[in-house]
Amino acid sequence: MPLVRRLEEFTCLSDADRAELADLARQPTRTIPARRDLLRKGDAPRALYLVLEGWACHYRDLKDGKRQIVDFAIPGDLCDLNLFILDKMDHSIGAITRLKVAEISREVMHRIVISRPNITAALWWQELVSKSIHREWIVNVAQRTARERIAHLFCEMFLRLESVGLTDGFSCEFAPTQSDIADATGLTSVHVNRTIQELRRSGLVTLERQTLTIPDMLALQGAGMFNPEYLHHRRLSRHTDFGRAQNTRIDGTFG
Amino acid sequence: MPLVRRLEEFTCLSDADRAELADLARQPTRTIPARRDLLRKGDAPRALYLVLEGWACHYRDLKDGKRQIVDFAIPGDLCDLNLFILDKMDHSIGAITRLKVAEISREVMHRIVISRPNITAALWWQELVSKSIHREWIVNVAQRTARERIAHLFCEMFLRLESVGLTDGFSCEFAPTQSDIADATGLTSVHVNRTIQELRRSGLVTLERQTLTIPDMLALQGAGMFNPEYLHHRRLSRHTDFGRAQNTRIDGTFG
DNA sequence: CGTTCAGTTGACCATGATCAAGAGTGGTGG
DNA sequence: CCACCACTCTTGATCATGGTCAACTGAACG
Repeated sequence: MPLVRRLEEFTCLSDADRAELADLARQPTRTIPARRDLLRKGDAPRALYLVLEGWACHYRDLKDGKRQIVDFAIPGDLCDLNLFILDKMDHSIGAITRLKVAEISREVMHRIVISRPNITAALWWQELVSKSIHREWIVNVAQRTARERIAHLFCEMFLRLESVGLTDGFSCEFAPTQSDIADATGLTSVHVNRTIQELRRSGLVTLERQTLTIPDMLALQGAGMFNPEYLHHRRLSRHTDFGRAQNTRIDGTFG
Repeated sequence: MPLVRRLEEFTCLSDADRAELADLARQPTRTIPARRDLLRKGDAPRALYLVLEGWACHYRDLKDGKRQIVDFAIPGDLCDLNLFILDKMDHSIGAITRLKVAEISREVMHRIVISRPNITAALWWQELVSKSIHREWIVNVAQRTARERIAHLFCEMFLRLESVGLTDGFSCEFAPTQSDIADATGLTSVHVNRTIQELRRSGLVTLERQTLTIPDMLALQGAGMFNPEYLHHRRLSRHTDFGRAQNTRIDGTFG
């Protein structure tokens, strides 16, 4: 259950909490084919969507046909709490792969807010973390070179996937195309292509058939000026600087 | 009371609500000199700050000495709800002008959450709107030209100031220096300077001694690819497209 | 087996960065 | 009251990162 793993980055959940979250995933689910929109700007959706499987992206379209991806969504992510407060979507959500989502009704949500303060707090935590991610993306597109931006994106998505248990050693699925990466980093797909080749040549990543491998996470973090703090993960990655130090202490027998 | 005006963009407040908000501004206040930090990355503040007077900015520092401003804060803005959920600041908040803030303690905040659901919802609304603003900033720095970025920023801040009653006709205070604008738009101050001169020459803005004047808001919005929807203002500006149409209908006698 | 979409390559170009120096402005203290 | 200092703004010359345009390859899928 990615959502449980996700929220446990923030807080300890009781068995009852976990049962409630498992129920959420058993809400009516919807499957969206790849490359279709789940929600479009201007829509006034009445349900909350929880990603169960697949990748999606939050994006805005510009008049001149360009598109800016402002965040990716992976299993365990909610799109968006806004629905209960803002009247209509200020951006669209599109499926990158085939996407399976649970539709959480207003009523179910209401029940949770009333009866499970632990979960409610954790949901707001998720909302604030995604805001922090937005801030980091502003920094990314505004201040970093193409190489840094892409390295940074790879680091972020790897750690986010790791935190919901979707990595396998040094590898993870990476569904976005080079053109999606371009839309997320404010570059052109041509330049993304050349830059990824360069990252490959440097031995920092391999990326083929939707599989991303990061043999040396710290090196890639260096190349991307990446610092994982903004993700507010509490459990530490085996792949972060701090994580390594901690793990040494935890694993060691001299602790 | 900027905060009251701000929250009334979202909902109708009762007299009791308004009295409660007025109380907030009477909480212990703090005055910070211009160019000093209110909160620094890594701090674990225990109070919530409400801007009463002056301009501030949310920013992140990069290792290489660069700085990215990720949002401005003006009277009526809260910095940040996070404090009650995230353990430490993932960015800094700096005063641009002399800044007067109210310090809202955890206890006071708790009382509000319990007793004034109307205000609580409005505060979350503000949180979500500022997230939407983050998304727009990502688009701004990733996709727009220097001219568009700066025009866009001017439009945004004018409308935000208008919504809290801090504009005067076509003018408003605009405290950030050209160097601040550079840090907010991902440009260099040299290029900001040249671009503002160009906007001036086009007759789109005047900006001197911290006063911004926008003689034709619609023209500037065009130049900045600006669409005010992302601000989620309910009351309509006299200066937006939609606002004009609406006002015509409201003001007209043929309604 | 052809169509479509992702990825790749090359040649050329433009926006905005960098470096450097100088002018206006305001605040401070002697 | 003036002199000085610091900061913001301004201008010029040169450079580089990444954009644009266009064509081609290769893999997947019906």
